[in-house]
Amino acid sequence: MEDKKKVRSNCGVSLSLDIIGDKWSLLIVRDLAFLGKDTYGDLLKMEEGIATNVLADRLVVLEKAEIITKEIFVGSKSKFKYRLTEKGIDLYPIIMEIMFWGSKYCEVKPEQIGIAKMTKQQRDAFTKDVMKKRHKELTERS
Amino acid sequence: MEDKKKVRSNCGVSLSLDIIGDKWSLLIVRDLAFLGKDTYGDLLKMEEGIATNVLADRLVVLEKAEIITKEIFVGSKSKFKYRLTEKGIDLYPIIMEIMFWGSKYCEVKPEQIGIAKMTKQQRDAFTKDVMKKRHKELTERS
DNA sequence: TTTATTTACTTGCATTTTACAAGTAAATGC
DNA sequence: GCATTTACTTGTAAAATGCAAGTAAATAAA
Repeated sequence: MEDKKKVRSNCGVSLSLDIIGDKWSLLIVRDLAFLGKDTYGDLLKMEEGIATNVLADRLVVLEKAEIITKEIFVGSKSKFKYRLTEKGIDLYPIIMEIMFWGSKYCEVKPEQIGIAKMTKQQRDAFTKDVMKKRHKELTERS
Repeated sequence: MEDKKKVRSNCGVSLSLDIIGDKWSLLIVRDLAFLGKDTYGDLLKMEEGIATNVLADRLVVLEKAEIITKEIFVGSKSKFKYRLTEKGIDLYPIIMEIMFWGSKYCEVKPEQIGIAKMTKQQRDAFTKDVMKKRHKELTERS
């Protein structure tokens, strides 16, 4: 994995996709943001089955981009805890919109079908709530 | 380019990223959605410089996914017009959220800096407006 | 205290995707 | 009738991803 910080343009969409525009990054953020996962092992077990080297690689990229932080578990020397930064938590609205689009146009699992029927207000409220929770965790620990 | 319809899971985020989770698809949609582009040549000239074979490949994928349509220009046999479907127009809120995140955390070009300062209401209104315009075009032609 | 297991990776290699340069073929413009 | 436009295709190199196996330190179990 080389350090290649080449930027395609200065458009916000392009700059963002330079970082998160791949098939895995947002799934990692999804699992951290609302599936309660926070270790390498947890993330490795995500239902989509990410390859171990790809996960390792992505975690380094996301950490360098300051989307996640890596810290040692208290009382343990062999466990690390990955957590979203504020920048990472702010990716949540993107994920929510993607999830909404998916639930509208793709054959999603039963639990997610309902999302397509949510009103914009409901979705916004849900998004706000998740972000608030993660943000609270973030400020409480330091 | 092979037909590989393998799906990683039935999560809406994952299913969506199976289609649009790459560095180019959403930039193509961006250019179609609000830069007024509609031909292969136009898209090829996008500021990020997409490779010609990648563009050709992505257009096929997006057409198969029913995100865009391809039609012949009236009065011309050598020009094609690419346009967003409703499913494609519905990607706009995702792009808008990505643009917002980018304008907040990346070094975007001067014209986009202001986006980071927009209130949620303003962004929602803008998004709604762009979608309304595209949707109007879509219904007017048929 | 030795042994097994957990945790977080790395390494090597095959496959796929993307990048870059060049070429093609039909339609149009001059 | 010849150059140009338009929309690609082809070939090849480089990068990203997928898969299987291996490693090394820390912890738990016997």
